Amino acid sequence: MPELPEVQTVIDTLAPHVTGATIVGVHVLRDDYVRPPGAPFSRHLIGRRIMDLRRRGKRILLHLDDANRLLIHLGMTGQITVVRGPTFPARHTHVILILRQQGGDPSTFQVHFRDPRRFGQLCFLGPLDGEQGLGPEPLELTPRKLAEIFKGSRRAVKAVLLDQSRMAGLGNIYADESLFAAAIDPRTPAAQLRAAELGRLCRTIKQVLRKAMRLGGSSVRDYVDAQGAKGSYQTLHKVYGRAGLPCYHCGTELESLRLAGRTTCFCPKCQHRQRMRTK
DNA sequence: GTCCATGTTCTTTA
DNA sequence: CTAAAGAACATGGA
Repeated sequence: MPELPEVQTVIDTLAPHVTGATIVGVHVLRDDYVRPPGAPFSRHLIGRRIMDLRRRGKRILLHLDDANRLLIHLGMTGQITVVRGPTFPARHTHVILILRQQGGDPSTFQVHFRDPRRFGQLCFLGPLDGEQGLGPEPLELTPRKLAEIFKGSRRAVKAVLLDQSRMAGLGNIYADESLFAAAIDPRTPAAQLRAAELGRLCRTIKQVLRKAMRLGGSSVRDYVDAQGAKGSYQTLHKVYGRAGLPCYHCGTELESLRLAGRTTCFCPKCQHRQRMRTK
């Protein structure tokens, strides 16, 4: 569920509630969903105050007042929701934080981490633990950076866009949508893209992500933000999930194929690969 | 029962 | 050696 726009939306809707709050309780309902597993995880968090929330790629980083951090991966189906009042946790809720805001309201509230498929994880990071191995942020892209990312790669451009070590934040939805908007065939070997195409792709990646963030992300299945609200960018998808339907631009039937293990939807006409330059 | 799913990582194959 | 493909993880929905 979470690509960059969804992760950023979760942060934006969560931050007003938890920033400045103190963690007064931690319920780990499933030991192997947290790192380190079980009780040691809770001990690290109890009593800490949440200072800041940040995003790096698809990851959420919760900065604590002791310079340690809590790293949150939402995996494929992770949800973080703010819950007030007595509420029985929904099925597949693995961790609950009990929080209290400083000052005013002395009552506690809860943050529930739910993840049916359990591809996500909550990981406590000490000061020496960095998140290395992530490529640059898509929103800070330049055509030059994109050329560097693609340099020497004969892999399909779509596969490179999904590779978090090359660029951190795009997933299957936004890779397909960005490539369509840039009129680039997803199978094109990355290093073969010409300057004009790099320029277009750089622009469409940022446009697509920004628009998706404005609309609160894509709720294709069960994605919701921290207040339980769905996003609406799915209504603007041009190709994702539309194989077999007519292209909005030219009417041609959209096709799907498998790239990097993921279903890839594209318009064979709008995204027709240019004839290779003769060398 | 079958296939597919917004992700990542490890293993196998070429 | 590198890169690409495949499998694995776990659950639910069509």
